[in-house]
This record gives sequence, structure tokens and C-alpha cells, in this order.
Amino acid sequence: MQNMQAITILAALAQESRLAVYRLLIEHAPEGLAASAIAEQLGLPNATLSFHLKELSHAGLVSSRQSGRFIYYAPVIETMDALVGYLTDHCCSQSGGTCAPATRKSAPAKRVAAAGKRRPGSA
Amino acid sequence: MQNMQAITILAALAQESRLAVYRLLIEHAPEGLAASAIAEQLGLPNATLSFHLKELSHAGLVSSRQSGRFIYYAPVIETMDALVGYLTDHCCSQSGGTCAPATRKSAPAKRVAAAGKRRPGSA
DNA sequence: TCTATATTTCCATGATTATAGAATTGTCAA
DNA sequence: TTGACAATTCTATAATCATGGAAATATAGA
Repeated sequence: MQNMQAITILAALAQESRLAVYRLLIEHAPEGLAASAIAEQLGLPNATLSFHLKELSHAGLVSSRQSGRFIYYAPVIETMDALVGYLTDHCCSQSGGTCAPATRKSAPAKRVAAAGKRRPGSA
Repeated sequence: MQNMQAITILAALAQESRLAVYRLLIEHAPEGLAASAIAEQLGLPNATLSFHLKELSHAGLVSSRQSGRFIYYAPVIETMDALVGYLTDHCCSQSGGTCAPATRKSAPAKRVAAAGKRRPGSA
């Protein structure tokens, strides 16, 4: 991942409403949620939500698909994966430090299984 | 980690000069670098660098210590660790997705050894 | 078609952030 | 002390970002 792309993604997440939107979408992955449902859940005006969705979309953190009159937004896991990879690859101490997330809180099995995998695309 | 703390850290990293400073400090961990050395390496005016160092410091991403006339800045690995933990814990898909950094590009041994470790402080 | 609903764009406004020169503060060496 | 250097704070300015009402643009059903 390029520096500038990482900055775009970090900036997209570094905002209260947008982080809330993203986390809400994660809870509803992989189907996602309609914009109206997001607006209702988070109490955001339409225009404001639309603005933030565009930011998240531009950063590649969410995708959208139309279904009838609704537009569903879903998180793009690969982007978060790439960001975490970038941070561990470029922003963690070479010598000794931790920065190893290893596994998640409540779904350890899957994570552990993948633990030996080398990150293929990292420069 | 609290949401707002994560946002502070993300915002601190989401800026070209600051990310460059942080990455430079990572290269010089754990001793760090004097402000003047950072300014020279990155070609930043003193006042500008000072502004960004304060942001990084406020986010807990760097620490500083005085040594003679110099102030050395060093990265705080624990903060990056906590951020990566927050992202993997709260911002990665529950069902199936990847978001598992597992190991780093060129220092796999240490990482693999820690791969089985559960993240202790995560809610 | 007409109407209702979903979403986005337009726009103005206010707030925050980034930049960097100049002045200031702090530290050391002689 | 004085002088040299390191770093921060002060200050003004420009640029970017966030907010949300109002208007415009879909989409679907009757």
C-alpha cells in the first residue's frame, strides 16, 4: 500500500461519525445496510450521512449496491486488512516491539489458523 | 481502547508530514531522533515540525526526552499496538473476513512466536 | 403518467487544521 | 555574563473539512 492511500484511509476513519458508520456496517457485514437505516441508527441527517459515505467510499472502505429504491452500503474488509498490514509493516518497531494483533477477542479459531500465512502483497 | 482515543490516534497519523515523522522515528527506535535531525531529514521548518510533534505527542504516539540542548523524540510502540488491536477487534468483519496481519514482511520469526498470544486488554 | 420514498448534490456557513515567519524560551560552553 | 544553538510558542493566513437545509435526481408502485 502506498503512503498516500494509507493517509486517505486513516483520514476517513479519523472522524467520529464515519468511524461509527463503518463500525455499524461491520456489524452488518457482509450484506450491509441501506443509507436510510444507517441514518436512522446513528441519528444523522441525510446530507451529512451522504457526505461521510462518499468519504468512506472514496477511501475504499465501503462499497455500495442498489437494491430497489435502496442503496446498500457494505464494508470492504480487504481495505481494512491492507491498512492493518501497512501499519504493522511500516509503523511498528523493527526491533522487539509488539504490534502483533495475532487474534481477535472472541473468534480465535479462524485467526489462529491463518497465523502462519505470510502477507503476500506487502512491499 | 476508547473510540475517541482511536480517532485521536488515527487523525494524528492521517497527515503526510506526521506519518513521515512517525515512520522516520520507527526507523530510529527505540532511541529516537532529535527534533533538529527530524526537521533536517524531512525538510520541515522548525515551527511546522513542532506543531506536528505536539499532535503526535498528544495522541500518545511519540514520547520525548531532553538530552543536553536536544529533545529526542521516540515512537511509543504500545500506542500503535493498541491501535492495531482496536482496528482488528472492532473494525474487522466478525464472519469470515481476513484482517489478520499475522506476520511482518521481513522479520517473521518473532511474529510467529507471538502468534498464539491472546490480546489481553481488549474488551 | 403522478406520487411517495430514497438518496444525492448544491450551497452557505462555521469550525478545525496546516503552514511558517518572527519572537521567545531554554540549554550549554567559554 | 555573553553568544550560539535547539526548540517551542505566538501570530496571522490560507486551506480543508463538517454540517445540514433545500433543491434535484433516481426508483418503484399505482
